[in-house]
Amino acid sequence: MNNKKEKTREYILEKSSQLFSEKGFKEVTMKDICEVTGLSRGGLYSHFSSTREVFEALLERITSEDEFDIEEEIKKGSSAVEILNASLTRIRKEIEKPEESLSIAIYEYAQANDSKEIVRLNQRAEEKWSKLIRYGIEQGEFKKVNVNEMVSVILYSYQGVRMWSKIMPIKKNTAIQITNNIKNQLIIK
Amino acid sequence: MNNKKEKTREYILEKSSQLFSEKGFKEVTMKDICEVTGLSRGGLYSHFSSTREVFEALLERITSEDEFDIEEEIKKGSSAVEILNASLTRIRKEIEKPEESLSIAIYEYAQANDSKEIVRLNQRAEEKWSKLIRYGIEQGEFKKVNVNEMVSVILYSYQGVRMWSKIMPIKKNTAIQITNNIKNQLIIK
Amino acid sequence: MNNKKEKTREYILEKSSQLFSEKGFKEVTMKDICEVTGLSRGGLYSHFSSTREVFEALLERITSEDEFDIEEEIKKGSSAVEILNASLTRIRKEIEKPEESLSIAIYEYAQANDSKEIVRLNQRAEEKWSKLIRYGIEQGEFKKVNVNEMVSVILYSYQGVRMWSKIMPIKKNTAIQITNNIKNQLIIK
Amino acid sequence: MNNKKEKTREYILEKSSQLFSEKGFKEVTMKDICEVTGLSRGGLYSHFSSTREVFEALLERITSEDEFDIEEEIKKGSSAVEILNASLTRIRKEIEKPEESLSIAIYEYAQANDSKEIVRLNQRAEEKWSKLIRYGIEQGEFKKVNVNEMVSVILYSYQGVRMWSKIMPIKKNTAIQITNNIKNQLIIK
DNA sequence: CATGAATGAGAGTTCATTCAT
DNA sequence: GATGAATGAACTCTCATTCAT
Repeated sequence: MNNKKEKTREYILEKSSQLFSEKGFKEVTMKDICEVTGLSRGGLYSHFSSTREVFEALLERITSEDEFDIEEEIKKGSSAVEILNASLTRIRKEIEKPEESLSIAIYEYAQANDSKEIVRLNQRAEEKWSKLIRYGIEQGEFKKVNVNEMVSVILYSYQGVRMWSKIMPIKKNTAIQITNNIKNQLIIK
Repeated sequence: MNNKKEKTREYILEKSSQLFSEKGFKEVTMKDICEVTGLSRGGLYSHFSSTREVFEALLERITSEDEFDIEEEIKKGSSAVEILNASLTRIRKEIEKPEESLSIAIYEYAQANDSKEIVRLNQRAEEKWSKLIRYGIEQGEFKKVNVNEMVSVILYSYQGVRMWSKIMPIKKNTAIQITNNIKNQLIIK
Repeated sequence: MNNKKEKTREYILEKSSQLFSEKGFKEVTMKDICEVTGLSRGGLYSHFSSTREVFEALLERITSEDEFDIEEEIKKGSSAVEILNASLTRIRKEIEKPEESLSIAIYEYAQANDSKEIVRLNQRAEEKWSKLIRYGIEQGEFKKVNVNEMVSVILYSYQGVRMWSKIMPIKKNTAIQITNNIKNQLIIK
Repeated sequence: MNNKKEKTREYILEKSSQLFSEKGFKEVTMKDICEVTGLSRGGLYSHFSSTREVFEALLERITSEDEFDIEEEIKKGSSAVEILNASLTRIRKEIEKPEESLSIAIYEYAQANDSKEIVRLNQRAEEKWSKLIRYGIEQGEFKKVNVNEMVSVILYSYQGVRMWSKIMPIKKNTAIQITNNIKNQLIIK
């Protein structure tokens, strides 16, 4: 019945994801997780032995589910503009429901654990965006911008919005404004 | 005697600022502050009765010290480009020494306390930047950009870098790239 | 099938004997026994329902395996000196490999459970030694010592060495010295 | 008011000594010590942070209080027989009130912590007894026994009785018998 | 007033023991 | 029967907070 154990595990991740999303990483306790899952102390501990472990499992799930695959899209022959639009829309949507986002928790986790995982995630994102921009330039769809510069602006301006939107009522159109700015800097005409 | 009390207070803020900078807001305890200040439990409590209070005093000090005053500069007749350069340089310098920055702590504090102070700080920054950009446009120094859009990009891309640079070794020139991007979007020629 | 149950039982005793020998009685948990035997919780519990039960089964096995039977030897007509030598050698050998000895565990068990079994074991040993010494005196092989006194010295000096040798690197010849002392006190010439 | 802290410390040692004497080392918990002392969790922890620490402080106290000093007596010019009698009487008395003895606890502690302290204690005892016996031989009061052999018998037979008397109702005269045996082996006439 | 000993709430962790499968 | 997931009691340990000195 390995299945049962696996199911409980998934259930714990599900429920604690909500917790981490609300309270960040540092303020979640094993007791909290017991409460939201309805598990007993010992029950929870037989699956994970610290909030850190739970969170790492969660991180793994997130990064493996991965997301929109820019490289895949390039292979499929989608145009750079299409891919750009799709990518920016995905980010914007995510920002628009901050209650589901783990960004604070990821941030706190990273600070408390100097995690390499986070660095890796960031590098991967950088690479993807670089590829897309180069692809757009090659295709004649994008202006001949400084690629690294553009990637930095994209990544960090979204990070900034994403993070602050969780703790401040950010005007709805802020994300749209940033999206527009990026598009204007990139797309020809 | 009031003087002595005031001095101790300042001393506590000084020392705990380092702590908050290292560990963020949530992980600092009153005990920690006792230890770094060398004060007794009772001694510390006679000045502040929670880490929150200490942190709020710190916030107040920071926001009152305030910084470079854009409005002041406009009145002085400085050119928009000069003010822009000075402002961007100040931000970049701050990002370059993340060990002194309270950004994580401010962030954690804000999340845990849904503070209005943070919202206010943000609004003030928005207003300042709006003013500067409008001033530049009026003076014919800046391109006729969409002001709100530009302000969003500026504020959040820097926030993004500022925060992640505390937990990740961010390439030194990332901040420069963002600075350049902003200048290119704004300054004519 | 009863056979299988019996075999598992033996296997559990075997494995947990090692554990008790290393860690004493009080520090061994049912979980430990599960681990060394590879049995599941429920599996183990269907044989024994506490470490105490396991240990008592172990004790029983030890005392029934019994050892060198002094009375038997007397009947066989062995000389008192021969029996003495054999008995002392057996004890000394046991002391020389403390890693196999359950003496600590027995001691801890006895203290925690005020067991009558231990008292009985001790009485039997006393009786055996009394018989042997009286036999030796009757045979004219042993000096006319005070029997009870001699038995006490024999039993407790060995107990002392046995126990401390488990926790201290006792000089190898300590056991030999005690053996010699006893022989000198007993054997004529 | 360092005095107050010191007093509480002493009080804790006092009370926990009783506990260790009853239950040995392994079964005493910090909670138990809280209960017998009437201290709160935090209160106790500000003095000692584990049962091990408490026990070590206790050990230190015991070994420094030290005991009857054989060397001192030799210097004073007491006869070897007098010193022997006094020493054996002290041990016998101690054995007669097992409820006050820490021997089980020391033993369990030593087994769980491979303590060097215990080894040292034992060495010191060995040295003292060796000195006394040599002194007695020099003075012509003691028979020319094998010193090391005699020391082993003395130390370990008493250890054996001391330990088992805590867990078994040992006949009152066992200790006397051993004492007599030792005297007979040593004292001339 | 300052000090630091003491309190007590609450988080972490481990196991004996049970019980649905 | 055997299995191992889950329960819950009992410990360990850490701090915010109080209060006698």
